Amino acid sequence: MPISAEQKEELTQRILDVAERQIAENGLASVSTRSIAREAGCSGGSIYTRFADFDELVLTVNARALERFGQALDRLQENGPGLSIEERLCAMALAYLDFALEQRNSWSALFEHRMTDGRPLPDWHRQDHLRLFAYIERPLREFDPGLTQTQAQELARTLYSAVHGIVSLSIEDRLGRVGTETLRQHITLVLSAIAAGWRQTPPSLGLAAI
Amino acid sequence: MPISAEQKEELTQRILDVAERQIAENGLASVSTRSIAREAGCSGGSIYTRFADFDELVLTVNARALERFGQALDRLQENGPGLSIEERLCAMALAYLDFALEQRNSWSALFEHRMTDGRPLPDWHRQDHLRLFAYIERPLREFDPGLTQTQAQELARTLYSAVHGIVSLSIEDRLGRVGTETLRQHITLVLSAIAAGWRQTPPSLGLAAI
DNA sequence: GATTGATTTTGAGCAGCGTTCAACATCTTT
DNA sequence: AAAGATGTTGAACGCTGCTCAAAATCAATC
Repeated sequence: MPISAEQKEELTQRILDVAERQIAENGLASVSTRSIAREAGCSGGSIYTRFADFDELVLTVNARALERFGQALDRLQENGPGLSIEERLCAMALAYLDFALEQRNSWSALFEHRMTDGRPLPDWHRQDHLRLFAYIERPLREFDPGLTQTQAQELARTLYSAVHGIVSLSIEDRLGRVGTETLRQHITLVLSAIAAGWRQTPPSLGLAAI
Repeated sequence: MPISAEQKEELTQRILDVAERQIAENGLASVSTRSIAREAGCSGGSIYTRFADFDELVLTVNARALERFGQALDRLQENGPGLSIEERLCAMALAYLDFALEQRNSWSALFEHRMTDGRPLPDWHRQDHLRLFAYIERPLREFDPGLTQTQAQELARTLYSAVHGIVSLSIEDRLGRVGTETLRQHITLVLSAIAAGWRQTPPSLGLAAI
């Protein structure tokens, strides 16, 4: 009977839930294998029967956060048709800001986490992240049909990176906090400017010119 | 006689030099008080007669990196007069990319480092960082004289953040590396678009409109 | 129900970390 | 030379991720 398999899975989920809660509550830095084991009611060693190492555990929790944000983007998609391309891009960027603000610690963990030694991030996690770029890619190709698929992918990533920079440097508080309202204004200000500039000279032309 | 004072300072500098070299060579994560003490030829405890804690040591090394980048911006300033505002902004952004690429580990340490517990960054280090924004603020106020000083400061920070996002997400390799040439193109593409968009609607107007 | 065999869980222990502080060494002054 | 002040040390503390022999639990057979 597969009962034991379900019970195995049950502990796996409990570990993940505890880790997720601790990250959300007190930040990634406060989480340890011991704090998780204590709260999940298992031994420290048990964690390693479910996850290869601490990195894998954290990345799995981070994947959950990415999925949650993906759902937020899906919800946005429903109101999409009524909006201009520029408005859609702004809406996504502001949704990113909201997500980061509302789930500060979970979101921080996404970028705060570093693999032990200098191991590269596993590909499956990179994919979890990259998958979200498709949401940006679509309006971008509508905006400039002259873009090749590679160009659209790369540009989507660049746009995301720019917004991410604005959001993250503010939230991680390295340079002093910026008011939320100012942040919203600047994000729309920058994206609107980019859209206006690219309406003049589409990026596909700009890239060809360089 | 102040000889002993000089000798004290000598060890302080040796510790900083060793830490700086180790960060540059193998990354912040590989550096420990023990590895520094070993190479600097002093005991682990001695470090704490020079620095309050490990954070202060790292931040002092990071301050050196910021100063080096400041010097790079100063060198840029010399060629400034011949360039348009847009070109000056692009030049600074590309200098930022170059600095990050050439001094990858030192630059990464600037953002990789987190204070122990959740202590806030000391103000002196925040200032070290913010000081560099003046370089962006100046062309920005020339571009749009309608900006108040606060608006110019905040916009400078936002522009920096956007460029930083593009550079950092690429270099920290969370989402797969992007070719250096593509990176350069996209940075100029984004900054040019912003400049073009803002020539149409100056940010001071845009901010008033929201 | 007892016995054997396979499987899972445990927690002491290892090597590493930042940090402290009593003990020791070294210079200064008397 | 003695006493005092100052600087340096390294063992030790509590923390970390992680391992693995031993204990506990489950499964199947007699």
